[in-house]
Order: sequence, then structure tokens, then C-alpha cells
Amino acid sequence: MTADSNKNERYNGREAEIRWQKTWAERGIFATKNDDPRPKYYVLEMFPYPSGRIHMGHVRNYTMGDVVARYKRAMGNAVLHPMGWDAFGMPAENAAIDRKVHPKAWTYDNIAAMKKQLQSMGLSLDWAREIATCDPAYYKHQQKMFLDFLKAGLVERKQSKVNWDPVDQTVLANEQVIDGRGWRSGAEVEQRELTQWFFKISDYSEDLLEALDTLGRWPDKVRLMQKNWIGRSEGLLIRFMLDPATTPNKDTELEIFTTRPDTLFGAKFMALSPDHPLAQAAAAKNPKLAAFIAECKKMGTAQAEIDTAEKLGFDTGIKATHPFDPSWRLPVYVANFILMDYGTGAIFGCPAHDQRDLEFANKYGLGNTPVVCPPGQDPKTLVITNVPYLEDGTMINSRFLDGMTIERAKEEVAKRLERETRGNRPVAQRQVNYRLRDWGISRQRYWGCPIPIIHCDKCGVVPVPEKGLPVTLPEDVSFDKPGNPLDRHPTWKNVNCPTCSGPARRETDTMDTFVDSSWYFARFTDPWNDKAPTTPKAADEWLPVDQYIGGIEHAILHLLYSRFFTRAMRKCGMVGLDEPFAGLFTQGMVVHETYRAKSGDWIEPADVKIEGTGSSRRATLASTGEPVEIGSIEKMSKSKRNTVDPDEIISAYGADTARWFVLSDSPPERDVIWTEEGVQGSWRFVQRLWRLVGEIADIKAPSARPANFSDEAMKIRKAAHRALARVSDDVDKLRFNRCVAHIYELANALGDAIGGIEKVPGEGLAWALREAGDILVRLFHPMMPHLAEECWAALGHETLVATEAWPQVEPDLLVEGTITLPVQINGKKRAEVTVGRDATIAEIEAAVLALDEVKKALEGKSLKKVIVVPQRIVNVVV
RNA sequence: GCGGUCGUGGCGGAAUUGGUAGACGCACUAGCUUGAGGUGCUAGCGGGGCAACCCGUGGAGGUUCGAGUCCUCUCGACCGCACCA
Repeated sequence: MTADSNKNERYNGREAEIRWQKTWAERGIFATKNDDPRPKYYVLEMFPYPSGRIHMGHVRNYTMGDVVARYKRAMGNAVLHPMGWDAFGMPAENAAIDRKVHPKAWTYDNIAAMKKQLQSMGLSLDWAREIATCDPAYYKHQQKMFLDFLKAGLVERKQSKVNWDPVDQTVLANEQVIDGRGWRSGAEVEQRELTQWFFKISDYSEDLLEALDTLGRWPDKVRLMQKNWIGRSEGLLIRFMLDPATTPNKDTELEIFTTRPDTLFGAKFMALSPDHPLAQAAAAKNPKLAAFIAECKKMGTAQAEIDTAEKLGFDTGIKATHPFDPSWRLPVYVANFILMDYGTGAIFGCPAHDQRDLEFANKYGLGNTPVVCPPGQDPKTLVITNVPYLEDGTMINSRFLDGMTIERAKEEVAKRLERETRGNRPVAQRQVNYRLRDWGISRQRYWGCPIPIIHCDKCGVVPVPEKGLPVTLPEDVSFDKPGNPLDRHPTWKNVNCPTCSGPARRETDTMDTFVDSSWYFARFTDPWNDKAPTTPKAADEWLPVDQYIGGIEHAILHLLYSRFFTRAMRKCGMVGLDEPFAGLFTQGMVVHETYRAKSGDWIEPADVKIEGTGSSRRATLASTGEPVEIGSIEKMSKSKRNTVDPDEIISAYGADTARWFVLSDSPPERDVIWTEEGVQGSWRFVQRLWRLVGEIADIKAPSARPANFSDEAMKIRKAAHRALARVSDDVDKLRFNRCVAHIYELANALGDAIGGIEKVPGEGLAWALREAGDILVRLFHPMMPHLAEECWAALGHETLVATEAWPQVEPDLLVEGTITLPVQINGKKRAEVTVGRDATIAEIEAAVLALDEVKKALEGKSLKKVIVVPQRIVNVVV
């Protein structure tokens, strides 16, 4: 297509996009080879679950990553920008149940469909490194790692209370239980005792916490969420003596954990978890207590009830002795709010300084003694009724602690009890506790990575030997009954024991799919390797991921697991680093208005016709004219039917329009509102750029750079270089909405300049316009790559803009010869003054004082001072 | 309850990090084109006032020559955690 024909023709996005995608693929320009000597840059977007179709959230996520990838490539980096599929998981099994298709067929069909959609977006991905987690070539390494981790002591099998999802019929990790419900099914989670495989993530609690400080390019919000999730607290383990006459068994002491040893003299009771061994022992002799414990357990199953649950307790009759006073006896209760799996499952209660203890003591008439006095308050007037005092203060009613600060008192108690011994052991010791629990990975599902273990009656738990890997999923399975098809399979689980060759059974649980996504970023560094997950060399070449981009919903789950996994892989010598993601960016969602018919049914945007603007905006059903209610703006979801299909947008407007729109307007970390008007605006800009470049292409420019430029030409050159400097800076900082604004500004400036030319421009001007056109096209290339190729060709270049270097800024063009400074009088802008770039403060002051506005303001008043901020502002104070 | 983020035109948002508030886009208004129906161009677009000017970044104070930006209090919206001793 010649430049001449551009002017009156619309840019046909779809036609051009398909053509350029073909060219890129044929030339293989986005394939990345290992051992590239250039500085590396690894940009990764969270890989999708192959649900069948991409949504606008994917478009936004992958466009952002693609902008970074294309920009870094132009900056001279060897860029790794791969894509894969998080392909195991429940929906494939649900499809198998609902539609009688095999999970594997369903998954691979979806992958094929979504790959086509992603390719239509023009993403600069290295498809040669594509992986799918359900591929045995992938999960065989995962099975090997499981066995390596087992050998390294990072995996254990234990019986434990687990979260059981009664709908999905599987176990869930704590992280997958949200408000007491399964994250996927939404069903209320029950507690069950099962034998499960665990990754010992808690071995790394301290390390995972401390290393958060090193993640300077992560959002503070995510680091804080992880910090809270790990939940470190420092405290004291204290052994209380029990009165033998009152104990149900041979226990002579009770160990508790507390973070407030300073409040020991405010103690009014002890409390045990219903699951505590001492509580169990007491219950064996006391049917009423047994009934109370049973009641507690029933309540524990529905976690949502916990919010409103009353503090309930049962006095066991057991008496404990205060560690600082042998004559001081404390009653031992079983209480419903004490958790067995935190600390020791037992506490001492200080009602005056703990909300829960106070509620409990008030209910059972145990009273309270304040031991911390707020600053400035007379201890005699201090009474605690319904609100405990939790702040800092001075110790009172606490014998040898009186007068101390809380900190000092904690230290004093710790010192004294550490020194004291009973049966060769100190009465107390310092301990750090974490909220973080080990990661249970067993799932009673078919479509997941099989756990490579064999159970033998003689030899017990036996790892599958390396030559037995991968343990692949059988394909002949049925989904006509609930539960795990692997367990029901007639032959699959029957094997011979690798150790004794006797009959044995395979483990039929599969791994949590979060395991699959905990190391895929490492696999991309050497996806062809069939011996190991990756090699230390390839991992060293590419890791860490320089820029990771994805949704905030993975702030804890996926990101914490991946951090753990990287440490575990390092321990086993597979990689040489701890932190997989050096930079993390969490992008906002794509949201849209909702529409509802009179019947209450949600209506899709595509079926709605909107008329009017502002408050007179009305919506009707396009087909019938029936009025439609315009609802709130919400995350695009199938249930509210407020989705917009990327395919339809791409075929109507082209991928570049869609890409441009999701980058414009909203800052990338915030939600972006999808509107039809906004998309049309983007489409108009695509057309405008095409016309503008066509006009520039028509200008005959000299081949050599002219020696001199007119003011008009300089103005254009400055505008281009200023835009270049700003866009570069903003892409670096992922501020895509500002890049968009700067590109609009440059296009506006060039449009005005060309509109102002009456006849044939002079050499300098022509050259400046061609230069600006070349810069403009390269600036918008990362965002709208197809249009950029088309424009680049129209400007007469024979190269691909996708392989062009980023333009160089001429720093001289960023500074003006003269500067116009605002002049304030008493802080209000009253005038402007234009001075030379290098004017001294004295010169500026003199120029300001000569201004009429300043003279007028000074009439009858005296000048107090003049503040000159070079390059910024002048303030005259009178 | 605890922790966090954020409040700027009709809307999405800019503001060189304490220095001309409202860049850029959307919507809107007027005019000119185009011509039949998602086109292009020009101008306007925070509020008040004829004007000089005055007011204006949720609200109230404060620090400063100067505050959208910093501090205190307060109101509102959103997010995360939630019996973790």
C-alpha cells in the first residue's frame, strides 16, 4: 500500500493484523534462545486456566506484559516472554460429569481455542516454550520434585484435621477456604480427620517473612498481606503446675503460650481447647464435659458461625498453680474459642487486657484485675467493665513488676521463669509462633498430578522409583459417581511394591493444582529438558522473573507457594535463588455496567441499546424495546452477564483498538471501566494515527539531516523528544495510562503542525516532521504493534518496527532556551516572567520586581522577601 | 474488632513528589464540513461575576513564603484478615 492511498482510506485493522501476525511468526522474531549474551529480561504474566475462552481481564493482563516485553526488546534486552496453561483442575472434571467429555479432551480443546484468541491479540510471545501442566512431560518433573522434597525432609504425611469441601468432595488448603466456604464450590467447609501429604512451608516461616523486606519491587499491599498471613508473634511458653488431686490423669503440669507474660498477675483462669489432651482426659471421666466438647465440635464445622458465636466454657474442676505464687489457684476451663493448632492449645486468661478473656470472665463471673494502667490515670480510678485496656501503660497490682513498662515487665517475667527449673527444665522458654500452617496438597480428584507413592502392607509408604516416573493418569475413567475416579479404577492402583515386590496400591490422591503453578516460571527457562525441571544454568540465566504481572487475588496463595517452592528447589540444588519474582505488579480488573430486565434477569451489554446521556440515559432491550434497568458497575462475570467478548471486539475494531483501550484512562493497578464510547474513542485514534502518518509519509524530506532548524521545526523536534523521554520513563514504571496521554499529546502537536503548513515545507521542517513520525510510530509500537508495523512500512522503512531499537533522546531538546516562571504575590499567581535558562537568582528577582503587577502590589507596602525557586516559581511576599 | 488503600470537573483520571490544580481521554455545547445514519475540522467546557477579581481537590483545624500533596481530628467508600492467646 502506498502512502498516497492512505489518506482517504480507513485503516483496516483486522486485515493488517492477521498479515503482520503471519509475518512475525514466519520470521520467528519472538523466539528466545538460551545463552544470549545480551542483558536478560524475563517478563511473565500469570498463565491462564484453560476455561475455553479468554476474557477482558486476560486482554488487560497480557497487553501490559506485552508492552513491557516489546519495550525491553527495543531497549536491547534478550527478552523471555513465554506462555502456558494451568491445565489441571476441577472444571475439567465438572465438564466431564456434565457433558460426558473426557477432561483431557476438554482441556486440550480449550487450550487450542484460547491459543488462537491470544494469537489474535498480537502478543510477542515465544510459543516454542509453551507448556501445559497436565502434560506428563511437565508433571513428571513435579513428581520427581515431590520425591526430592520428601528426601530433603520437606514433605510429610500426617493425620490432621482438614477442610473438607462436601460439594467438590475434596480437601482444601486453609488458603482455599474463604469465609468458611470452599473457594471454588462456595460450599460450607467441614472439618475431617484424614491422612494427608503436606509440604512443610512452615519450615520457612521466618525466612518467608524476613525476605519480604528484600522485595522492593512488590506492592506494599501484597507484602503486608503475606506478612499478616504468616502471622509471627513472639511470646513465652510457660509450664503451670497442676494440683494432682484435681487432675483426671497423671499430668502434673499444663503448658501454655502467651504473648503477654506481663499480665500474669491479672490471671483469672486457664482455658483449654476442646481438642486438648487434658480436656479429652477430663471428658473421659465427666459425661457432661464430653457433651460440651461434642457441642463445641459441632459448632466448629460451620466457620461462618464463629463470628457471632458466644464464648462458652466448662469448668473441669482442675486447678492450676500460679507460677509466681504457690498459694494462688486458677480454675481450668475448656473453652470453645481456644484453637488446638496454635501455640499449645491452652492459655491463661487475663480478662482486664484481652477482649475474649474479658467476655469469658464476665459470662462466668470470674472478675478482673487491671494490671496495666493507662498513662496519666490514677490506678485507683481504673475500672474495667466491658472494654479491655490494650494499649501501653504502667504495671500495677503486679508485685515486683509494679511501675515497669509492658516491655520491661515481659522481659522480667521471662528472665525469672527461664532461670527457674522444674525437673531439669526451665519453667518457661521464649518462643516464636506463626499463624502459617503446613500446606496440605492431597486432593481426592482425578484431573491433577498423581502423587508418586505406593502403599505396601509390608513396607509401608514407598516412593515410586525414578524409572517408574511419570506416574500417568489412566484415561479410561468414569465420572458417573461422586468421589475420586482413580480410587474406583479397576486396575490402575494395583501395583507391585518396588521394595518387596508384593502386592501394593498406588496413592490415589492427586496434588493441589497450586503445586503445578508453583514452579512453571522456572520450567519456562528450559522447557525442553526431559531430565530435570530446569538446569541450574538455564535458571541462573533467566531467573528471577524481572516483571511478573497478574491479579491481586493471588497475593497470598500462588505467590507464597511459589516463594516456598523456589526455596525448596534451591535446597535440592535445582535453582540458585530464593525469590522467584523480583518485580510484581498486580493489575486491576475490567469492570462494566450491569443491566437488568423487568423480570430480574441480567442482560448482556450486546443486547442493550443505550440512548441519551447523563441523567437522561435510558436503556432498552435492543430486540423488543423493553426498558432495561442500568445497574452498578461491577467486575465482568458470567453470573451478572456483563461481559464483553474479546473476540467480538477484536473482529469489530481490531486488537490494537482493544489493547489501546485497556491501557488508557485508568492507572493499571486500578479497575478500568469498559465502555462502548471509550472503545470507539480508541478506534478513532487508530484511524487518526493512520491518517497522520500518511500525511507525514507524503512529505519529501532531505536524506541528510539539515544543519539548521527553524523555530517551527525545533518546536516539533522538542515535542517529539519530550514525548519520547516521558513515554520511556512511564513504560519503565508501568504507568501505561500516562504513556497513552503523552502519545495523544504528540499526535495532537503533529496534527496541528501539519495543519499549519500551507505549501511545501522547508527542508528543516520536513526533516523534523519525518523524524517525529518515526519517533511517534516507535512510541506506540508496544501498545499497538500491528498499526505500528503498517505505519512503519508506510513511512518507507523496510525493517520490522518490532525489531527496531528504541529511539534515542537528544537531551538538548528537553531544555528550553528561556523559561517562563509563574510569579506569585503572597502565594497567589499574579503574573509570569520569562527569563533565560541560566538566569541567576538575582537576575530573576530583578526581572520580577520590574513587573507592573508586582509594582502595583508593592504600592504603599514594603517588600518582605522574594522567594525564587529556580526552574519552578517565584513568590513575592509583601 | 484489627490492618490497609483511597476521596480532585458531568465521568475516567493528570499534577515533574511541597511550587501555575484539572494534562490526556470520554461525554456535552456551538459552528463549519461530510453526507444520509459509530466521519472530519474549529471553538468552548470546575463554580460565581459585565469586569477587575473571588471561591474551589470529602469536612474542620494546623505547619509553610507556598498544601491536592505534610501533620491532627473527622466523615465516607473500598480491600484484606478475623476467636492466632
